[in-house]
Amino acid sequence: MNWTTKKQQAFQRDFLNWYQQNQRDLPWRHFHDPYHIWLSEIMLQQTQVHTVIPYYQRFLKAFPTIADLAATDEATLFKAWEGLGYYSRARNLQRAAQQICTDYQGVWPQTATELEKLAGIGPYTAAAIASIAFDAPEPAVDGNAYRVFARLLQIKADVAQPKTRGIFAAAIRPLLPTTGAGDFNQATMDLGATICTPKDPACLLCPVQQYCQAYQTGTQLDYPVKTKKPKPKPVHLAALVIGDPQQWLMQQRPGQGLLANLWTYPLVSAADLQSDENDKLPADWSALLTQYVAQTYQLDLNITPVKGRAVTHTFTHLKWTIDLYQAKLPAKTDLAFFPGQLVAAADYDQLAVPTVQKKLQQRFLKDSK
DNA sequence: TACGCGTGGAT
DNA sequence: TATCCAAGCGT
Repeated sequence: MNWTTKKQQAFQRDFLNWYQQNQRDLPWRHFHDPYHIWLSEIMLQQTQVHTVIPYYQRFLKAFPTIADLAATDEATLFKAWEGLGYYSRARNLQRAAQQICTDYQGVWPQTATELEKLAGIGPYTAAAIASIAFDAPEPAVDGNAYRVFARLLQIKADVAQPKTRGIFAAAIRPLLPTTGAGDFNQATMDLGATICTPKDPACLLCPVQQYCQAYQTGTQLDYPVKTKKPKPKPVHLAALVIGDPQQWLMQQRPGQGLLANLWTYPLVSAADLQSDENDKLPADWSALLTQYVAQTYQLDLNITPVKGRAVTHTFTHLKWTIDLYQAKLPAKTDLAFFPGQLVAAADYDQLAVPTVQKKLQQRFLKDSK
């Protein structure tokens, strides 16, 4: 940082004045206690404000206090998080609630270092809570901070690399006010979300334009420097809709990994159907699936394709293409070898299901008519 | 360190 | 349609 003290103070003043006049009215800004701040920060990880707001409202209604959250059962917890994604956040949220209630006797630690010991709280979230709820002078370095300060100071470090966080934290720290770092951090987020946007920044409206090195050189769009990630890997699956309109088979996914503990129709991958991945599967998997459920689940079913196009669903790292298949489930079928449950239509809404399951169900309802 | 981990909006 | 990206964390 080669700015003079005078320039730093002027920047701080202009930046914070802009925030006072232009800050967004967001639900969690009506509170200053750590529970509300923490909940919002966890939900906002890699998730847009617009998406979070209804979840935040519903979640607080279901769990008004951290003690309520610590004491709830996992099914209730996941139902409240259903559709928000990155489901380990929900599990870590409850784990941290239990840590606060038991290890800390309900009293929040106030330093970033201590906060980072809680489940699901990393360097960004620790700094955000410490500064917003406890007025600690910590820089909250998130995607907005990367973009805003990379442009402002022409920092060329690759923000995709973990070690870059420290470079930005060190650059921002001298700019923080002694008190009110929480406002400074939130000003950074608001500026990044509304003015200093990735694709088409509104530099002419920027309150700190005169300090921005990228603006002065017309290089806004060159920042932040970020190496791009690989494309999602394609995976081909079959979804088995087994049952009738009143009830059907559902499976809970394993406790670790993708969509952990959420419920879906039984999903069978190409890899499940054959040991040699070099063999090419037929377009119609019906015969293979019938054989598979006979061997694996001890179920004697007549599996047929559901007419209509496949469902596609893209995750950060995977692209699923899912063909739908269906079969009637004969009365009094022995389900001892099926690792799941026969779920009545009336109970279906009790299960926490991922968005891809909602797509599958919709497609089945439409195409099976 | 690199990768696994969801979803929906914007372009 | 394809791609990027949004208040990241855990391992």
